[in-house]
Amino acid sequence: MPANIKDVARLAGVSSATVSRVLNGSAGVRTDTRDRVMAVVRQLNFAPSAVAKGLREGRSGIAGVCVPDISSLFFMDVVKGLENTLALSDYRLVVCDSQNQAKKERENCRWFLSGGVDALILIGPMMEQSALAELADMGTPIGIFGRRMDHPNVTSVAVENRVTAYRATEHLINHGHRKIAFITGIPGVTDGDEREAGYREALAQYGLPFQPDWVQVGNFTEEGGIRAFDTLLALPDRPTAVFTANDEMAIGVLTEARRCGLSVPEDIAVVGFDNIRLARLVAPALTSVNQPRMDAGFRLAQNLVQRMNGSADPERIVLEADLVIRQSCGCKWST
Amino acid sequence: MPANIKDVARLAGVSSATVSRVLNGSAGVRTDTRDRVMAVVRQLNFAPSAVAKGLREGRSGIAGVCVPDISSLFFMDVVKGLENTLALSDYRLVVCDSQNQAKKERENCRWFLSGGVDALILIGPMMEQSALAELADMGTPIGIFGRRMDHPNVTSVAVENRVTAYRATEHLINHGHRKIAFITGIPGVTDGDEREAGYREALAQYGLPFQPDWVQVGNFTEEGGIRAFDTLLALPDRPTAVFTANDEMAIGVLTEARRCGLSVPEDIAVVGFDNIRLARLVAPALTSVNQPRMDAGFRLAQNLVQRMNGSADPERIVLEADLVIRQSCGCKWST
DNA sequence: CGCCGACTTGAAATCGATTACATCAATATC
DNA sequence: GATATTGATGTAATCGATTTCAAGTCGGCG
Repeated sequence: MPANIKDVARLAGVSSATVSRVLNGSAGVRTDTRDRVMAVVRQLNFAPSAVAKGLREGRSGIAGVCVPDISSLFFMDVVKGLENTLALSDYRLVVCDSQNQAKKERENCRWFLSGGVDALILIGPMMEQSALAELADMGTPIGIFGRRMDHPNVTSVAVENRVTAYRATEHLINHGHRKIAFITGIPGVTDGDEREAGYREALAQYGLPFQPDWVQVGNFTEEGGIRAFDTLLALPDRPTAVFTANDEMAIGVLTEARRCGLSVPEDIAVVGFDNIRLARLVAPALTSVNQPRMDAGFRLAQNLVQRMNGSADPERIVLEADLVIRQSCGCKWST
Repeated sequence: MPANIKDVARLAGVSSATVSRVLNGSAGVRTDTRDRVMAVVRQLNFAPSAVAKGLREGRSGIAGVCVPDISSLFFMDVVKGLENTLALSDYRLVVCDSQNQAKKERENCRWFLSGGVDALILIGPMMEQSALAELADMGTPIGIFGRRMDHPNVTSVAVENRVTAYRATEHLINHGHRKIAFITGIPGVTDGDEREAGYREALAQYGLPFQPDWVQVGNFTEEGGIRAFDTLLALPDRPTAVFTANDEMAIGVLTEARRCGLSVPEDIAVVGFDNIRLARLVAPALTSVNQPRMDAGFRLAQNLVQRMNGSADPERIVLEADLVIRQSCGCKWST
């Protein structure tokens, strides 16, 4: 339906080659011809088809991003970091939502690759490692946030989950807690698994017995946190503190605790992971592990831009994370 | 870099036409040929170029969405609604972030259109009406959330801003407030303007004088809300209640009030607009106007799908919104 | 007057996939 | 045994833009 280059050529009485030259500012077009063509371009409100252009030039100027959930504040911060950096090199960022389904994620990624994106970025990928490797084999530069991957075509950025989770658990132990529960994400997603490992390690280090009942599966969502917390509450031997694999679930714990008449941190202490924007806004404000996600996006984008230039190789970047202390853990000196 | 159909054809010892037939499941290919081709397809991990396909078929199967801010919870709910509905008709949704810049929004939209999307959806558009009309003239079906527009190619969905804002203001008046401030969004964005109109109308109706100082410009962000509220606090005659054009700004008011040692709703009552997820999570929980945004996304997507089939015309949809009463307005019977 | 070079412009190939049409072989039919 | 029919496959045009190469026009200069 929209006008194409031939329409413009016909109306301006020139060939499509000339129109193309005018549009791309190539030299060697007479001024009056240029003016005549531009007049028609404006009249038709013509814009050259990015599809045809991409096909011809073999370069789209697009970086595709797959996110598991487009309404996740946490992931969107990473996207913002990517966006700002990629925009500097004139790449456009387009985002697809995988709705927390590994299948959709695979489809979106394949579609991006077949659509000729110049780079593909996966945020918190859910698909299996082998499926990921298959995508990486296709040759387009790939970036991953939130999972470490050893592949000659993948730049990955992840935080030091294990060590940081260890410290967060340690923090609760130092508050005198002996019965500390952990709410996991989706088993198999490395991020959550590593955090659980850090939690277990801290318990072991401090000689606290590991209680299988105190590890409940959430699914990184508020609802998952609520369900997992309900299970914990029903236990004969209730924990006095909960550490969750992400903030969404911690917020679930907070709201469910309020609903059950438990006060945080007096009856139950809560520590989250991610430090999303909500963490400082909820009541009580949530103590959480801060992931430098804007920075992560920046580092990832930077490396990808260089890879597209051919001026850098894939990297494996590991970032430090730190505990932001607020009210939910029971610290007196909280902000 | 990725394999193309000719590579497959060569390796399988057939023509590209046969490969295409195999890939699209067309009849009239011998079983052994089909198997041979499929073996090569799997071996090369081949996926047909969506670019070339789109160019040839004149249909991309994509709906493009432009959002002003990809980390806005409110807008993303609308996107979710769109996504679910469009997925049923096998359209893929791709999202571009305009980073609250009208210029980027225009660029993204033009790029989407030149990229051959089958439909373009603008969420809370910031660009001028004339620029919007220019896009609409290009022929691709357009959907808009959050602004009413009369154009033969635009389906728009918006809530009844004026009436609802009137009711929200009325609610504060019924609580005994006489000095009610309003924090606007970005002047020129119809949504915010209409809400302001409703606010003024309520004041007039109840015989309360309109105080220009009590209307402060925010920009739909938390920071904007904070700045506007600071200005209000510095006034010789301080308001006792604040109504904001969206929740983000209301949350700014809430945090700033806490920082200044003012308690909500005792010292200052607050009512927001949008009922984002944060509204029920902040302390005190925010009374806010609920926009049925999933439903909005659903209605918008539904009409667009029909328009793409050619089985419907553009519509102007107006939805009802209702006030969700929580704690920040000072109601005793709050949830 | 004729030739050369500079400057404009157009014709045609190209990118990767789809598809109408042509071709060819093998079988069926009289 | 010659021809019609069916089935399987290849050839080439097409989508819209870019770009190389060729061709055309014009002026200048001998």
